[in-house]
Amino acid sequence: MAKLQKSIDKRNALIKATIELVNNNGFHATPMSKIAKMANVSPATIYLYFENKQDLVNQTYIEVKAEYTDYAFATYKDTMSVEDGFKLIWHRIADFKLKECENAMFLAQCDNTPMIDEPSRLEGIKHLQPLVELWARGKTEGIIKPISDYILYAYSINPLSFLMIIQKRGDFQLDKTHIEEAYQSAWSSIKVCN
Amino acid sequence: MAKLQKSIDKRNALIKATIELVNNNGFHATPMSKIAKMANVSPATIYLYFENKQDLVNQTYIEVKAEYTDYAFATYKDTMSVEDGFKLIWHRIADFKLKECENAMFLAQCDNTPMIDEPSRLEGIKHLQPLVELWARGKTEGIIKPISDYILYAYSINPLSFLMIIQKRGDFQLDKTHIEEAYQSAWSSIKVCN
Amino acid sequence: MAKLQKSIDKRNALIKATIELVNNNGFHATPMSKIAKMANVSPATIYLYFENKQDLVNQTYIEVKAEYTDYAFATYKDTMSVEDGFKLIWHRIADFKLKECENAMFLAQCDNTPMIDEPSRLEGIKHLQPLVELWARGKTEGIIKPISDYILYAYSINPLSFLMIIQKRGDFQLDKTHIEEAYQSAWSSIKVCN
Amino acid sequence: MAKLQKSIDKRNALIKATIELVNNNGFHATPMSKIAKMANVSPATIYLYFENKQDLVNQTYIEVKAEYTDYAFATYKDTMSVEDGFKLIWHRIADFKLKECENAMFLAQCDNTPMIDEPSRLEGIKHLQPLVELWARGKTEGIIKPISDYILYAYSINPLSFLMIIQKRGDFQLDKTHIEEAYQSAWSSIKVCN
DNA sequence: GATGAATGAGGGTTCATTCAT
DNA sequence: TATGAATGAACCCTCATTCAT
Repeated sequence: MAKLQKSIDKRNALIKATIELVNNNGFHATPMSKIAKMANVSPATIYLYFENKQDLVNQTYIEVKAEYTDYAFATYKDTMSVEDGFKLIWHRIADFKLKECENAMFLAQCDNTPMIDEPSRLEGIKHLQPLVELWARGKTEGIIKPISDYILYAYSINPLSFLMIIQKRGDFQLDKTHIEEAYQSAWSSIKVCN
Repeated sequence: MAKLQKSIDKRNALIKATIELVNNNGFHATPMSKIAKMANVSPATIYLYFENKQDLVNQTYIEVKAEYTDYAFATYKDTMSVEDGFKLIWHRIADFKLKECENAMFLAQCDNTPMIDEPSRLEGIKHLQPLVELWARGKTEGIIKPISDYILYAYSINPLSFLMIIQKRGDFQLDKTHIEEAYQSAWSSIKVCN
Repeated sequence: MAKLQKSIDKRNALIKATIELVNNNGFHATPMSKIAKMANVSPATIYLYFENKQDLVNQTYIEVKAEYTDYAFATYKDTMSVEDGFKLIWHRIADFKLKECENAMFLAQCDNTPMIDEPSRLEGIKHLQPLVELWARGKTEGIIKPISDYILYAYSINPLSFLMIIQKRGDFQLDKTHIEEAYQSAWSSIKVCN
Repeated sequence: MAKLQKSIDKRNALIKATIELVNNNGFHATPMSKIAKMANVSPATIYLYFENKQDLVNQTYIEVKAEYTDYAFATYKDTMSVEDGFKLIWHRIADFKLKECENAMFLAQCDNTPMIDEPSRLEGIKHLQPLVELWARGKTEGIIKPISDYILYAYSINPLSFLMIIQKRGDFQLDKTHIEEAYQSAWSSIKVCN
């Protein structure tokens, strides 16, 4: 029990170190030795938990992605109205991206570079299903524009990644009003105009 | 003269090779030797044109960014109406991102990773001035939402980067209709609702 | 008792695994962890039975060498005539080398590389005493050439190692006729010509 | 010219270092760094001349093997009688094995371990053709025993490897008389008895 | 200006061995 | 006795950069 816990702790420490270092330096500029040092283990120990560097990053990605989507949909129920549902999910996502900054940055970097291998990327995508279903419902009800999910995503969800990045970089600080403005823009871009 | 041209050719070949290789492999997985080989030059020759690898990428970034903004604003005139001006600029940007795919991908990768150093990034940003001025005019005229330029950018321009990436990745192919839908979303997200 | 047997079993399993793995990969390409796995033991357990990797291989060598010479001389009696005695021993050796292929290969690899340390090598050699004595008798009786035992060994016994290796490698398959031809060559090379 | 020569010198130094170190320590116990140091180059330089460690050893093997067979057959002419031809080749081989000790040891180690890859081994074998042809002629003329070349080789040529190894190890020193005795044994083992 | 050979520093990974349990 | 987790040292190899030509 104590032993198992220690193992889990080490694995978590490694994942945490990976996120922080990759965020600051990028995948290839992050040596295994530094990850090990930050996680307070020997470099060789990493290989007890992960097959190699690629596997370490893949697993980190999948884990963080799951955390992200779990958070996003935690309080959502498909009995909600389309607008209420979207509002809820959107705000949860915004919350995650702006508060769990490290994790969200990591996901953004993974999604924008050839860092993660294809299987892991696909693994990460399928978690967004509830949002896709909500949109489908919204299209049927004539509330959401009848256009590709990719475009809906690009305009309603993805901008949060950009805002997170510039906030992380220190260029811009989002307060509650900004969030509300952003939500209005997101909703405007996908809702059917009356 | 012929000599100067040969020099320029080499520099261009190096920049082109850098873009292609960094797009496909990322910054750190792109060795100078490969860049040299693809540009048909000796590795040592790179150092006649650039100080080091970081400088090569920085300069490439600045150059491509300039090309991008030049294209974006080439036909824009500040005598246009706000809506016409935005429509024009947006479509030029869309054009560039979806047709000059390699260049746009490179910019996206630079903007989403700690690959470019701060001074070069700032250098790249300032070219967007005309758009910022257009938005300022739009806000005065009550046509554009009175919110931060960062949010305006996040919702009206940045989504194109996302669409470009997934198109490059082969997940989605944008035709003219999609572009029009995207534009409607972009415009909806920043225009003042009547 | 049962406990002692279990210990012996483990030791034997380790020795067997060592032989097989070293045969196929060589000494340095055989990790202790693989030996442990093949013997169904923990890596740490090896160190209960052997001091270190070198000791494991040394002991394996000595053990297999003893098995080899035991087999070679099992039915030999020094009352036999020189020719009968040599014929018997030679065929026993041939038998061992061609049938107990794994063991013989292991010995050959040890004898041809700097894998075994000197003391163990000497330990292994002294078991050939009966053959040396037979030759001494043969020389006295004028049946065996009066030349160095090293040369006698090189021409009458060592060739079997070569034949074993190429058979193991699949280049050549020895049947009964080949064995007889080989024996004739061996005997011709050391007997005094009439 | 001077440059080319320097390249060749380096390559030769690397091959020489490889032979010496592999002889003394075996393939896997010979680090590239030591080879580099002995050849007075940086470890990285090795990779300008060889693809990797395996390639370095393969090429060394092929080169030494060629040297060996070149020497063996240098003065042989197929107009010689079978016995004269064999005597000549045998003595040339003996010469090489006992005087070019380092090279011969290296070949022996390569031939007795899974150190060289299959293609290189085959490359090395084909050089023995003249000896095979001599034996064919000898069989036709009824001078050489009508048995497999593998057995002829095992008894007439291979014993020299054994004698070389024990001489290298310091156990036994061969003088002219020993060589002559060895030759007699070799010839006795393959010639047809009258 | 242009090069290809050369390299030191460092990266990912493996492995013989140890130690707490 | 037996273990599996842990590790430091070392290995092979790569690469940004330099230098003699």
